[in-house]
Amino acid sequence: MEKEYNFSAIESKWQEYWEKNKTFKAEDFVEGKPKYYVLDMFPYPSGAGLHVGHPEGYTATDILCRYKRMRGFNVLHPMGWDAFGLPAEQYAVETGTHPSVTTERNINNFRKQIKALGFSYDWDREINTTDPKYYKWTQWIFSQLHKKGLAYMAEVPVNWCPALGTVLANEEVINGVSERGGHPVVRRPMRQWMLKITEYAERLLEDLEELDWPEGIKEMQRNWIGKSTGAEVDFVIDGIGEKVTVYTTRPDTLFGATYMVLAPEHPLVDKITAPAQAAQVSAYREEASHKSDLDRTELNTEKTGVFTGAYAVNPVNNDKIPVWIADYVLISYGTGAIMAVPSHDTRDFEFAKQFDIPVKCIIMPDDELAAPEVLAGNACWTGNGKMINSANHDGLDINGMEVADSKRVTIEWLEARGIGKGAVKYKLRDWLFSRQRYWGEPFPIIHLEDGSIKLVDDNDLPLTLPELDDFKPVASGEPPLAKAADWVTYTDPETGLKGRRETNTMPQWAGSCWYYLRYLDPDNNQAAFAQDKEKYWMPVDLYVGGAEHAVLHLLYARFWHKVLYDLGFVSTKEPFRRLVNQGMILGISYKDSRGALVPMDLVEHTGDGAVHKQTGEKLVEFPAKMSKSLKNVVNPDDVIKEYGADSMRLYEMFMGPLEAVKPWNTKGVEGVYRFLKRSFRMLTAQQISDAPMNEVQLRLLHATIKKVTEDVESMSFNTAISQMMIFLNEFSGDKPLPREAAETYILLLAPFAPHLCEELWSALGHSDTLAYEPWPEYNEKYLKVAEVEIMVQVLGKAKARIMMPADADENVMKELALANPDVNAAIGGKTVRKIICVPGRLINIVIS
RNA sequence: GCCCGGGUGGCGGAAUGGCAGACGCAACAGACUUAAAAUCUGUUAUCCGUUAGGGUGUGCGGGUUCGAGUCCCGCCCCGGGUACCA
Repeated sequence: MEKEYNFSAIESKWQEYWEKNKTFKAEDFVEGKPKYYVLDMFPYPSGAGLHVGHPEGYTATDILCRYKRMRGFNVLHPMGWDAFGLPAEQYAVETGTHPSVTTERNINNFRKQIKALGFSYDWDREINTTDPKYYKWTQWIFSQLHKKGLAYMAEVPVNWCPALGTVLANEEVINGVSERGGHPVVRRPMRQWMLKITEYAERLLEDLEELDWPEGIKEMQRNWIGKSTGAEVDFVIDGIGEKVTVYTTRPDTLFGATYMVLAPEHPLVDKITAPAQAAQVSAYREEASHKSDLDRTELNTEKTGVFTGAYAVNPVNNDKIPVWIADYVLISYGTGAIMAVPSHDTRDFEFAKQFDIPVKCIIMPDDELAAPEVLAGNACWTGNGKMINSANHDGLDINGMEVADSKRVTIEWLEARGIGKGAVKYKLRDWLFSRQRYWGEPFPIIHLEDGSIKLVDDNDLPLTLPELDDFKPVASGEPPLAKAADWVTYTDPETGLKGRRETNTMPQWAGSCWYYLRYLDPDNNQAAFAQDKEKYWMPVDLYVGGAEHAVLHLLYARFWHKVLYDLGFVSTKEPFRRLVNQGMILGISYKDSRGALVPMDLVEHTGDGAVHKQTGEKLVEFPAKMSKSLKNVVNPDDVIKEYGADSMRLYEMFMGPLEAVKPWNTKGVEGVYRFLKRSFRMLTAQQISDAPMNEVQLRLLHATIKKVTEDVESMSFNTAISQMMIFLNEFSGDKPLPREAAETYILLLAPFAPHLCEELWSALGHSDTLAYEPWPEYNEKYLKVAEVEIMVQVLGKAKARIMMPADADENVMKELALANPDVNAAIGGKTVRKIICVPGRLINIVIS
């Protein structure tokens, strides 16, 4: 008699229904409905398949999309594939399988896995960055950048990774090894494509203000852009007359400069080096040029450098200070030259101590304890204080000023005398945009024999990738595309000039920089996207993805978007209005008493905890990143098979706040599975009644609508689910279930567990999908109660709980409280000093 | 070092400055069952106490407040980012 919760049958039935009826197709330009564009970070379709981290963000956005549809929004929720990338290429190098074959296979697998979770995507808008119909427009955008002068070639010291046979962006190198694979990276000059992201530094920084993004992510972008304000000051080299410009953020400490440092690569080094020092200097420069980033990171404890024999004249006091070269000064930042103020800069202080250079204190520290040491030159002070040993006599009276003020005053003073000027610098560098790989977008670029560069005509795009059998880079470091001789050679039809096609390809970021725009118009063959569609849908209302994209992808995409804005192709300054980062899902892992990690297959669970299968040693459980080596990777397919997609979705939302890092626990899936099973039983086996609800039932129903609605809006899915559990616990049982409660409950649960709810909805006699049913509204009047329990505290300690009318005012509450025997006992005849009264909540009686 | 997060039962986690531990997991006890699974009911921060009841408790130390997990000051620990950026 009683039906089983057969989730597999229910889920495939409704997934087919949605697909067949195109239930979630997003229509452009719907009149009278607000639009809502929700973007998921599209995945790289790896061979390993979907990870439990993917459905976390996807479920969160899916709940919001389903909710917004019920709220009458025209929702756009698309999915696609970021499919260029290294793993497919490496697999190709090893096996000879063409990356397009691997990619297609992986995409099919990913699509199947994602569809099994029942997300309400508009699959008609699916995109794939490796599809020539897509990358045609990636190439077109590059052409636009090139025409605007934002793409250029430069011989730059790049991060060359011999193991990967390619250069990497600064962002892709972590502590001297590659982000992917962890291979060593060395510096090497190469001719490369660069994009002028630095031209947009200020706007990328400023426009962060208007974005509804997590403050931490904004801060990371600010730090990455790294704006600093200070001054450029000219020093003249004594006896040679050459001028060296230094950049400093502390022009107010100019009087404390006791030496100057040039980067080893600084162009003036040869000119100013004294003959006696030449050998030493040239040896040091040679040594520095061989240092990779890795070496420099490892050696950052000790400072090195050599004296050039030259002296510079400090323009503010005519002091002659020695000029050194040292690799702690970088040629790529500021002017490649600094004035060193050891008394008020910690790095300069270290260097001065190491080489016995004088330290001159010019700021008397505010901190009296620190002052004597700093005055004696034994310590460094970077805080506020009074200027001393400075140019008070020169009209510069900045005694007692805070650092910020004295900086401003000094800059004005320098400018008035023509010695220096205010300057702004950024850490952000131009974006190294080329890779020596096969599996990426070819540049629409031809190098002609006369040395000029020709863009492939827009009408000839896409410039498709040539077929290759061997995907290895050429030994010389030339990219694999150089092997496609026919493809590479070119003769200009107009001039007859011969040329070679660019053999570098674009980095993986290229395709992901603008994919949110292609979803708006995925089949357009005439343009990347129609402008009226862009105007209708943009900006993205909500973008959900992992925090690992905090700087790279999100900064690059914002940059391209701003370029497209300047060119008039998009109508918003920023692409992503609201951003939410999902927290990583960790696996369970075990370690033994020595702290060694134990893979899951060697762990045995016994009555009193986990033990090592072989040694029998007790193991400690702890959360750690899921990894192949720990064998603690959870496969979504297995979870779906055992508990169903609705349970998988619900569990990932119930684990905790979306942003939090949280460990996976399969037992927890069982908990939500039980909840869904009970929901199914309540709505199928329990008698549905048309009798009106009583006061208590109405209150719980409306409180649940209120809580779930508010929690979905704020993406607090875990507490929304807990409220629905409370509802279920109250309503399930033998008593008949009021129809209104049943239907409302189904609609509230539908965004979370859509398959089950569609099934229950149709079982209650509805013939249509519930996807567009109006979202339940709550009524405040049902939330009111006649009497509430008021806690009465005496000196902050709870002494009694008294039922009082909900609308009782302070006087009534006080009277009722003071009439209570327990309260009186607690007061014990002492004097009542004060009574704090919080209507509807508590009373606190202060006695003495 | 610097910049962000975070620290609450056995575990995941709840708490507009107002009864800390909602909801779930696990555990324990009971019902049903020949038995198990499934299901249902109950207990479950901790200490003292047979009970009634009382004490303690949100990383540590101070402070503000009638009242602090929540606000302020000073630390400790964990996670993430970043690093000679003048």
